[in-house]
Amino acid sequence: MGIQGLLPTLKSIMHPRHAQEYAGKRAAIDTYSWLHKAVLSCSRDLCHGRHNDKYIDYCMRRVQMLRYYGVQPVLVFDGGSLPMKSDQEIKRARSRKENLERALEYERLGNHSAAYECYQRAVDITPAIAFRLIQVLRQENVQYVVAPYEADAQLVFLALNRHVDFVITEDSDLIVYGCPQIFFKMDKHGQGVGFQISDITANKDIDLSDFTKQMILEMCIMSGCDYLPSLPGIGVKRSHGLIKRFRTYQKALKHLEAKGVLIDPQYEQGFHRAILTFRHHRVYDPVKKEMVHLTGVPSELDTNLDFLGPHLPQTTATAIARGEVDPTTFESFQDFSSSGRLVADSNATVQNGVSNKKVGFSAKKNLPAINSSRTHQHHRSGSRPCFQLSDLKAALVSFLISWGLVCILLACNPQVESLV
DNA sequence: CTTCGGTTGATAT
DNA sequence: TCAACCGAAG
Ligand SMILES: [Mn+2]
Repeated sequence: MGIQGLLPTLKSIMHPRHAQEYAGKRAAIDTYSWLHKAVLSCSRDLCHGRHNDKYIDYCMRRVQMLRYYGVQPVLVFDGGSLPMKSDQEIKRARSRKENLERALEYERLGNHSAAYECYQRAVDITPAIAFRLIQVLRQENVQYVVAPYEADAQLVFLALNRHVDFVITEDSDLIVYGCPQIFFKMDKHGQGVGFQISDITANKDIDLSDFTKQMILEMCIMSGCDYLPSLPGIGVKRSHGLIKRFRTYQKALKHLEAKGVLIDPQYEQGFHRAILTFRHHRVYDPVKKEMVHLTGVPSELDTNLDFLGPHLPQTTATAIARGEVDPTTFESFQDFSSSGRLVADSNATVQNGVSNKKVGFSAKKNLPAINSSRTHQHHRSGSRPCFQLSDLKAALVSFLISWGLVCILLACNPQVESLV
């Protein structure tokens, strides 16, 4: 869900950026934001429990693109789900089931395009699907880490602790978690939109110049987030106005009550829990090799933190982070790879600096549809296939040919003129 | 003006 | 899955 309406109000400080501009930097990737798009090309197979490499190729093309531009990617995966989001998860599971039934029905009727649209809304990205990608990441020496819970918090932990320089995502929640630098909506060419928290004082639409991190957090929660629905009629604009005027959510709520707004007695506690869930989410520390909080819990805080999900012992947390066990069941993944390099490469998680084999940013010619991800070519470190130029040439040639044809047709047959 | 709910697109051919 | 977009309603 993210924070509805947050990104449009921050438009003035969102700047077009290219992956090139992040050369020499390390990026943490919100991998599920890739996977949700990647599975669109093979939804039918995945819905029927069949494996299909297309979603892996999608992700690996992006990894190679980033490496080509000198960006070192660290892929971060979602782990277990939080009790606070279980309502939403149940709704989504039901919606997926409905879409699967509709897909099967359309297919019976022979309407394949309608069926495919339903399949796309029916795919569930399971830990097994993620694990297939992880196996390829190991083979290609790409760093990765599986978060104990939400990837969002893990991404921000890596950024705050300088394991990475910025985060690549589609999700406005990263701002709420306090991520200092974000690259939104990066496409396959490396084009996207950059965000820096340090620019926040210059924002136009809503004035955030005197807002602390805490005030931004409270503004976002008040406008409605994954962990707490908003009071009816309160969105980003009104929550901004309230926090700007009263500085804290407690005072803002008192004001609303004084004005006669009815507020569920549970709402304030829910608000406090939402704050703690953002600030102290459980994450994996790749240096300490154990589960920690996103930011330290103050010693004076006496709230029970069970709603963050259980704290896991070090060995479990590490096995999850390395993608050795399913983060939802704690059961071992089976090794599907033919080369059986799982154990040998299992240290290729983010905590270990690994020797980076250079994988050229090879364009389509190296990734035909029939090509399995496991056959990705390794290039000599100096070899950098020129993706942009060859693509540009091809586009230019086809452009000239088509317009050449149009001109010839126009010259020979004046009737065509009316069609153009 | 602001919020809310529903729809669509993303991939790739 | 997310966000963008659009139109309805307060
Ligand atoms: Mn999120």
